[in-house]
This record gives sequence, structure tokens and C-alpha cells, in this order.
Amino acid sequence: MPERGVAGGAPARFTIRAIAQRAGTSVSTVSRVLNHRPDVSAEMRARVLDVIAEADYTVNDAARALTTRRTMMLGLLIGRLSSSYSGQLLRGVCGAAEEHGYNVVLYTMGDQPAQEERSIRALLHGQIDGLLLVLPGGMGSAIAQLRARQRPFVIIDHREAEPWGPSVGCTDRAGADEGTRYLLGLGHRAIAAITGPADWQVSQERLAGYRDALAEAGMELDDRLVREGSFGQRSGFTATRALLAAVPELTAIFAFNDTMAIGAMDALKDAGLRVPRHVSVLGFGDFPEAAATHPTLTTVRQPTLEIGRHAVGLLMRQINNVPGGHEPVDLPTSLVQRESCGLPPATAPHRVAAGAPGHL
Amino acid sequence: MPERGVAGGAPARFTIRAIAQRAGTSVSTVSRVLNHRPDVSAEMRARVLDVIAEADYTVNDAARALTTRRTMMLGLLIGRLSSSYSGQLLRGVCGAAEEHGYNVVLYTMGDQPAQEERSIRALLHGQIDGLLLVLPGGMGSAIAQLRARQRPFVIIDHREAEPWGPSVGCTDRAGADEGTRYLLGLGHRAIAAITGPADWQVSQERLAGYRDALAEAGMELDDRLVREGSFGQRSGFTATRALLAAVPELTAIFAFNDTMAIGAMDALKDAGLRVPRHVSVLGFGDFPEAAATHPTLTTVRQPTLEIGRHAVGLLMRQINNVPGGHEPVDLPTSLVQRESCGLPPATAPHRVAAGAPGHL
DNA sequence: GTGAAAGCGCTAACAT
DNA sequence: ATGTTAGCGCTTTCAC
Repeated sequence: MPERGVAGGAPARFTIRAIAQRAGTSVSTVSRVLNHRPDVSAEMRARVLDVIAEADYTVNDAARALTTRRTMMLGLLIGRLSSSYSGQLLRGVCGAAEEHGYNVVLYTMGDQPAQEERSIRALLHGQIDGLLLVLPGGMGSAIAQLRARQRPFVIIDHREAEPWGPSVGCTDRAGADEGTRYLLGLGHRAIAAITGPADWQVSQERLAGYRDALAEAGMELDDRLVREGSFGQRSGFTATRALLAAVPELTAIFAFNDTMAIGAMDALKDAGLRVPRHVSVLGFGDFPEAAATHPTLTTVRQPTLEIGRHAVGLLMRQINNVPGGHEPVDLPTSLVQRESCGLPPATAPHRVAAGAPGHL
Repeated sequence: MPERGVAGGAPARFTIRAIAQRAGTSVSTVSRVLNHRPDVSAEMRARVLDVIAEADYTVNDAARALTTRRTMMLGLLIGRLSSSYSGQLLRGVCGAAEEHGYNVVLYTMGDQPAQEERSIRALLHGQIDGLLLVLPGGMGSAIAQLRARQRPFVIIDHREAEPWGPSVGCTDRAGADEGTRYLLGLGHRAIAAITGPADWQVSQERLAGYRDALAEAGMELDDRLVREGSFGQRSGFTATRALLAAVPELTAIFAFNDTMAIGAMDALKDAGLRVPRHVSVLGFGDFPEAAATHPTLTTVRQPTLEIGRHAVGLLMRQINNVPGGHEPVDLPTSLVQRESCGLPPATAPHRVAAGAPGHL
């Protein structure tokens, strides 16, 4: 419940008029100084600046927004805030926004559906100048509304069905392809995949890339080797256990994000297997913790920070009516080789020799 | 560089005046309807609402902010966005803000010092109605400025020197005390501590709690058992290695946050030691991943989400001129027992028997 | 219960 | 280079 009008808001402050009077000039001149306009004499500028400093004056952004029709605020609508992914994205978005003189308003979706309404309303109300949407999938109606209203928006890590709108993602499919080929190149043949939620577009793309690589090597996708995860660590753990039980001969696991890869390594170690000696683990994302695990995680780098930056750039183009920037963009992924992938063990299945089954 | 005035901003929309005309009434009546005022006849309200719906009208928040002197926006200034801690906090803050009809503007500090200036400027400019500050330490000048201007603010997880300002944290000292006593109760005597950065207040508090518990048990703090970490996973890993080398007889490690605890478990496993059979590990925070590690992490729960919620509550009181809420508040910590702590091994040092030194 | 009118503090023509 | 003035779209007295 909004508590509007409950009591007085901000304390009274100086206005541009007061500054003008004290400086013995007009409000427009003060405004010019405030906005760094060139057409003010040096001495006048200095005088005004002096008065401003002395009075400890600050402009009223609400008034400015009312006349300029710009709030200098961007919105960012995002779901699961807890993940490492979101942290990176936030950093990219905030950093880039700042460079454009913009601030970022955060809208979290929580668990409720249709929570995106708040952010869209804000955009429509002119509280923000543009909106960045991080959507796992669906949500077409919200997009349609924004499009109909012609308000600036950019979708992150998701591409709508045609007609395409402005979006920024990465080469998920090619990245998964490259990762899988890397594993194949090392000599692995039984490569398991722990996917993300099936209805997320990125999961589908990465699975397609995985399949591409197998096909290229003349192999088919083996259903026993594919498990659906939730992008959470626990799901990587349990999927790996199931995989180990069902397909003892596997020598590599490709987790479709780093968090699940960490869970997978946990499960492997727990089963008495060493990474990468017995089983190689490949992640996707290159989250900050990928470099902190032990062994460090080899992973397909998702340029999350750059995606955030790029999305802001596109949004700024729309806000400033610069042509272009309305088409989907995919930033390149890259393979980051660390310690968690190696040659497959000479003899398989090695599980038998390794012993130490853990408390399965 | 702000791109103000580069081109037209938002497209023209309906105004309250247009709605009034179409509904055959006055702007004030429309305003009353908009603000759910009771003094409007039912039929008039219905008529206005109809017109609003038909015209797809939305209020202009900038204009509203100008007259009410309220933007319905809160600021949140925070450093390291990548940590799990910040994700939890963001969720708490955003959720609580929403319940008050508020949105949250994010200000990240990045690496630059004095980056807090932007958020404070925003508060002073009336772009936000209040500011939440997450500060590791110091930053007294910023606080002083806010205090001098009488603008609403609340500090999170840090308590200023007297005169105290409004702040919300948790019982770090008591929590560390309880955690250490738990370990002592299990029979551990050689309990190592991996602290956070020495200049962070929370590090100091937790260290004091650790010392309290030892003192209570008639023990003194052993310098060899205390290592300074950075709250990052890697630092937990390296600190544990150093600890293992220096004090082979240690049977428990108390990491001052969960991230370092995870790094510690990694190092332990890498050295061929089982958790908790050979060494117990206790964390601090109860971050989401604490329940996802293997073994799951026993930890001192820091009510991060609640801290965020509580801070918002305090801020709202200030904004609404409700008395109180200007003193420091510490929310209670609690011990979450999971799997990573157990009895110390019967014979120590067990390292000798365990073998498998890893690639130290 | 409803309407008229006065701002909120700023920017941006337009004049000089 | 500087000043005058008309809004931006809303809320809010104050009349009626």
C-alpha cells in the first residue's frame, strides 16, 4: 500500500529561482550553467557556480524530468536474483548505464507470475526511459504491450519469435557445439549432458549445439546421457548421481551452467572419482566461482557482463532515436580451458577400479 | 556523458486534463479517482475509470513526483554485487519496498572509491526518497553529509561510531560465539578461524565472538589458527591449505562466511580429508549454496533477507516521519546444523593416516 | 461531491 | 550572452 501524502516529503530546498536572484541573473542563465551549455560567459558561469556551491543547491530531478520527458532511469526486470549470472549481468548493466548518465531501477519477479506488470507500468508511466527484460521464455503479452506503445525495451538472453524485437544474447548453440567438440577432441565418447529447464530457450539452444557436435562426429544423442537440471547446484549433483548409476561408462559431463557443473563435481568427488582423472566436467557460463573451484572449471564462457553492456547500448539508441539496434544480437561465446577437463581414462569403466562408492 | 536533449523523449500521452474533458468533469475529480479518494460519487468514479481504461491512460510519475515531493523510489548502494549475500539482500529489499509501493534504484560502487557520491547526489536531488547503504566500513563523510541534510537513510551491516545513526545488522559477535561454542561442545579444541578482511566491521565482530567462546572455555586465541580471508572462495581454499600445513592437528575450521567455507571444504577434500569425519567445517551466513554443497554446510545463519526487509521498514518510517527507527538494530543469528560438522576424530593428527596429500 | 486556479521547479523557445 | 515567459502534468487548497 503506497503511503502517498501521509506526511511531508523532502525538506524545502533552494530552487533555481533563488540561485538566479542571489547571483543577480535569470533562471535561464542558471539553467544554462547547470546543463553545461556553452553560451554563458566565463565570469557569469563562475559567479553562478559560486552561488550554487555556497547555497549547497541541487537540481530537482523530478522537475527536470517533467520538462525534458526524461527520467535518466533504466528499468531492469529480472527473475532469480540469487544466481551468479544475475550478479554479473547487474554489474554490466549498471556500469554501462552509468556511463550514459543513467541509473538502474530493479524489478524482481519473485515467484508470482505476471509480476512483470510493475516494470511495464513504470515504463508506461514515464518513470523509466527504457526497460531491459531478462526472460527465460514466454511472456509474449508483455512484449506485445511494449511494442504497441512504442516504448524502448531490449530483451536479454532470449529471442522472441518473429517478428524479432531488439534482444541481446550469446551464441548458445555454437558455444555448446564448441564445448562438446572439445570433449570429443580429447577422446571422450560417452559425454553426458545436464541441461537447464526444458522450457528455457537457452536450454534448447545449448542442447541443439550438443547434438550438432555429436552429429558431426557421426554420433547420435543417447537419451540415457541427457538429464534435465534446474540450473541449481543441487540439480547438478543429483543428475550426476543418476547418470553415474545409469551409465557407468561415461567419461565426461557437460553441465549447461557452471552452478550445476559444481554440483556435478561434488557428486563425482563424493563417489570417489577424481576430476578430471576419472571424469571430465565442462560448464557453461564462466561464472566467477568457476575459477575458484578445485579443480578450476573448464567452461564455455558466456559474456554476461558484455551482454548487459550491449543491451544498455541498444536501449540508449532507442531512447535517443538513433536508427538501428532493433534486431537480435548474439555475442560470441568462447571456451575457457582450466583444469576440469582432460583425457578420458585409458580403461573404462574405471569406476570399478576406483572403489570408494561414497554413501550412495 | 548524459545525453539529455538529444532527441524527443517519450511519445505524447494522454494527460489528466484530456481524461477530465472526455469524462465531462474536472481534473481534480480525475485526480481524486486516481488517488482513490473517498469523496467521489460512485457513478462519477465509474465514468472516469471507464474513460481512463478506454484511453489507456497512465499517470505521469514525474509530474506527480514534482507536486508530492515523493518519487516512490528507494536507493540501494552496494559494493560487490557478485556475492550470494547481495542477492539475498536485494531480494529482501526489493520485496519489502514493493509492499510499500516503492521501487528500488541500484547504485553499485564498482572498484572506484567515492563512488557512493552518485547515490547520495540522487538522494539530495530528490530522485529517491531514501537511501540504503551497504558499507564494509568507513565512509563516514558520506554519512555525515546525509545526516547534515536530514535525508532518510539506513546503514546495513555496519554500525557507525557514536552518535549512532539508523542501521540494521545482525548479532555477529553472539553468532560467532555460538558457532564456536558448538564446535567446542562437539569436542573440538584446535578450531581454526578464517576471518574476513580485517577492516570490515563484521570480521572484527565475528572474531570477537570466536574469542569470547574460547575464553569461556578457558582457552586463548592461538595466532597460528587464525587466517585472514577476503570472503572469496579462493581465499578459503588457500587459507585452509596454509592452516593444514601449519597446524596439522586442527580438527575444525570456522570460516567467517559460507563462500570461504566452501573453499575450505574444497581444500580439505583435495588433501584427502573427509568432512566432517576428519575435519569439521562451520560457515557463516547460510547463503543459498550452503544447503547445496556436499556435505551440506553447517553454518551460523545471518538473516540477510530479513535485514533487508527491516532496513526498508526503518527507512519508510523516516520517510513518513514516523518517530523512532533511528537507532541500530541487530537481528538474531542462529545456528543451522547440517552435515559439515561432527565429532573430532578419536586420534589426532589423523592426517598421517589419511594419506593422499593431493598435489600440494 | 465537484470545480477553478495556483503552483511544484525546471527547460526551452523566443526575444533582446 | 542574457532575460522573459510559457508550459511540462499533476496535486491541492479553497470555493461552491
